[in-house]
This record gives sequence, structure tokens and C-alpha cells, in this order.
Amino acid sequence: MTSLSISAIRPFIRKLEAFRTISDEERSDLEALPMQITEIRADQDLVREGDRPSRCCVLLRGFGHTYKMTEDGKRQITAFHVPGDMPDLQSLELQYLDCSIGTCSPSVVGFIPHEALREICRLRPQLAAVFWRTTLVDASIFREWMLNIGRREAFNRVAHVFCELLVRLNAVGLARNHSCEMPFTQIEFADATGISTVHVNRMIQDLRSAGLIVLRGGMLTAPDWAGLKAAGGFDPGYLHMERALAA
Amino acid sequence: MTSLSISAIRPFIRKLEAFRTISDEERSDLEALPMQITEIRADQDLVREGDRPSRCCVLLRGFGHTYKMTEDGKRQITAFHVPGDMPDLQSLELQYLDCSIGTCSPSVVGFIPHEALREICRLRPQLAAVFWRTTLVDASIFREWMLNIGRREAFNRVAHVFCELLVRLNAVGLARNHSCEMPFTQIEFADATGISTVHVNRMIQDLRSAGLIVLRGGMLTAPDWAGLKAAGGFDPGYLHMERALAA
DNA sequence: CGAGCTTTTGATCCGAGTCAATCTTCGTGG
DNA sequence: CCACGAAGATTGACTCGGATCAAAAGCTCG
Repeated sequence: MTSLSISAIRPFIRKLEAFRTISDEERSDLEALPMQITEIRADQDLVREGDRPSRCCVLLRGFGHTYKMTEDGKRQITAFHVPGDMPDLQSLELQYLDCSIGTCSPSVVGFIPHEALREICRLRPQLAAVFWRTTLVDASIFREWMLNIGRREAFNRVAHVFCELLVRLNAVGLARNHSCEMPFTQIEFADATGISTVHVNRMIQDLRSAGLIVLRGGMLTAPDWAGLKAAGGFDPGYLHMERALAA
Repeated sequence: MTSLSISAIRPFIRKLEAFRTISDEERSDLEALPMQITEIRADQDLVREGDRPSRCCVLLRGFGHTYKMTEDGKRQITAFHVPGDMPDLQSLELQYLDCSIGTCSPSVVGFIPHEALREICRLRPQLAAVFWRTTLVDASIFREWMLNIGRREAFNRVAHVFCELLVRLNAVGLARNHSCEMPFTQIEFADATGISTVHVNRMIQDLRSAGLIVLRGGMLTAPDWAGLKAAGGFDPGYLHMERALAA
């Protein structure tokens, strides 16, 4: 169990290291966190809007998303999650969950009791600061998504989402040569970009015929990275990954 | 100067108290923060995307907004700011500013050096947690705005924004009887909701003729609060203001 | 092999954008 | 106190990006 968790949480440590060096002592404290590690099927909710969780999730393998629904049943995905992400870290400080979080692919998720996280934050204020920082980066991504959804055309929106996922996956070692796993459905891209499924499909085909993406069998490749970035109006600054991008 | 700042920072304390009781010691530490208080005209940028500030702003009087621009010059407002808000608190942890922040009306702004904020966070971890919490609430608001922009019709979007502003202003004592100051222009509402100015104008007129709002001379009133909430699909849970709403 | 998803395609429609002009407001200077 | 100019609010006419509807074609997996 212990050895399993130590290797399993590697994406988690890697994600934190995208923002700041993690010392050996910090690393061993992180590895010592009590964590219940569970395999979870695709399309399962981990938590739901209105919950008052007493633990946080860490996505260790697989992909997920955060979403909200309007009163009349329309869904907006507010974030995609990749390995290493703590999608509900906010629940440590905010009792009430204002959104739902689910898996998009078969996943491995670690659950850490709030208590244990509070303890490690108390003992290691530097780690608390890194956790804070990850939530601030999430907020920065939300701002960029608002710009994307509110002020870019459909074609550019979809390109932007692909750019972001490639860069974020690259930061946790899950992309190479502008190529990565991409298990999200077009329905999910539609709900993330605020357009309809049919139109997402058309934009993806336009991106294909422009030679900007290859998307087949759950894999995405960007044969023309500069072109894709230009199409998405993508500037990675908002991801605050100086360290990871420099590497 | 000291007495000026102590009374001037009242909205700041009040905002924090919307989320948690502030003890007397915490309050006096907050009042002792070195703060340069400045009057600023309307439509001035406080900070710009790309800056690396060494201080944080507190909006003490007046209204502001955070915004980002696309490469081709379209603006998305990602947040409105009311007295008490710290619109760039994130800069304490994230070097690079990923958005611009400006005033919308004549304002009074306090500037607090990062150093001083880091010091108070070190001495009073409980206050650090409250600061973290305010940034998490901001993120929650971003998620709700994404839902608003991505999945609600123009009429409902505009209603939602009015609901949120009424509740937030009420929380800092700046609204009564569902009525508050409302200095934002229709251009700003357009850039906040992701629609065009012309269409915002039409939606506002629809809201008026539906008897849901009275908007004149920089004042907003909601004669039919339940109706406006219904129109906006507004549920204040995402504001995480149990304390303020209960009061 | 068939059921149930996704993805794709085509046809049609509508919410909202754009353009252009006019009307208000409001602050400023004479 | 009033004329003037600038910015915001309003209105109308026209256009278009993207939604909706419906159906067909691929995939995946029990």
C-alpha cells in the first residue's frame, strides 16, 4: 500500500513542482499524507454541487472536469483536470461546494482528509503557500476561459482549449512532440467552450483541414504548434508555469 | 493620516468579516498595515497585464473591474470590484499578472506592500486563511460567470449580473431595500457578459419593462427581487457568504 | 451481432452582432 | 445660466455565426 501510494502520487508532486521546487523534507511529508487511493470508472461524479466534503481529491491517473448546471439543465464545464490536479482543494476553506467534479476517463483518485491537509499546512507554511498558489493558478485559468468563451469565435475557442491541454499535460510529463492523450468527447468540448456539439464538430474539422491538429483514437497531435497557438490566440503566461516551460 | 486610514479601511474589514469573524487583535494588526491611500479618477488602470507588482491594492471606495483582451482587441471583463475587494491579492503568490485592473468610478485605493502582507500572514495564519478564502470565493465567482457567459441567454445573463452586484454590495453595507449605486456603463456590462453593447441595452429595456429593475442616474433598484433572481437563475450559494446573508 | 454512444452531415432558423444615426446626459468653460 | 462637446444610451435595418433538428455513419463493448 505504502509503496503503491508513493509511486502513485508522482503526478501530484510533479504538478506542485511545476510551480516551485519541493524539498526532500516536503516531499516525504507529502508522501506520508494519508491517502485513500481508488480506481474510478469514466463519467462518475467525485463530488456534487452542494456537498460539504471532509476530504480533498487528487487526480492521480486519468482525466476529469468540473462543471455547473443552469436551472434549465444546460451544462458548463469550467475546467478540465489532468493527473496531478487537486480539483476540489478549495473545499479545505470553503464548506459549501459550488460545483460538481467528475471523471471523463477511467481514473485513479486519491482522497486526503482535510485534517491531514490542514496539519501539513500548519507544519509547512511553504507547502501551504504552494497549495494556495495552485488555486490561484486555477483562478487565472478561469479568467482566461472567460475571455475564451466570452470574446473569441468558435474556431479560436476550440484551438485555445487544445493548446492549453497540450501545455498542461506537457508540464506533468504526459505530452511529447506536441502530442498527448485526449479522451474528452466533443460533447465535453462543447460544454467547455459554450458552443453546441454540432458546431464543435465543424470547428474540429476546420482545424484538421487547416493542418493544425490530428485528433484520432483519443490522441491529439499538433503538427503545426505555432499555427495552433496563433489560431487560439494562445499565450501560456496565464498558466504561471515559468519553471515547467523553461524546462 | 492614521485616523484617516483606520476609518478608510472599514470596507476592507467588513468584507473579510463577511467570511469569518475578525478578532480584535487581528483587526488592530490589519489597521496597522502600512497602506498608501490614494484617490484615483475613473477609468484608470491600477495594474496591467504583464506587470510584476510588489504591492496589493484594496479598493476602499468606488468601483472597479478586472479585464483581459484578446489579440484582436476584444475585451472581457472577468470581475467587477466593490469596496473592500483586493482585486490583485493573487500577486502575492503569482509574480506575473495575467490580467489588468482598473477603476470604473472615482475611487479610493489603498496600496499595501507585499512584504507587509507576508508578515501579517506569517504572524497570523488565521488571517492568511481568510485571505486565501477570499481568493477562493473569487474563483467561485469566476466559475459562475463562466456558466453565465457560456450557457445563459443574454436576458438572463444581464439579470444575473445585477443580482450578484446587489448581494455583494449588501454584504458590505452598500445596498438597502434591493437598491444600490450602479456606476457601470452598458459597455462594461457588455464586456462582462460577453454580448454587444447594443444588445445589453435591449436586455436592460426588457428587464425594465418586465418590472424587474429600475436603473437611472447610476442607481439600481430591484422592485421585484424574487423575479430578478428567477430571471438570472441566481442562487447566491456560490458567493459563500453564509455569514453576511444570514445577517 | 446489436445496443448505445459519439461523430458527422445537411437543412433551416434565430439570437445576437454590426452599422449607422439620433437622442440624452453631464461636465466644462464662457 | 447657457452653449458646447464628449460619452453613453437608444433605435432601426440588416446580416451572420452558431443553434437546432433530423438522420446517417462510426465505434466500442458486452
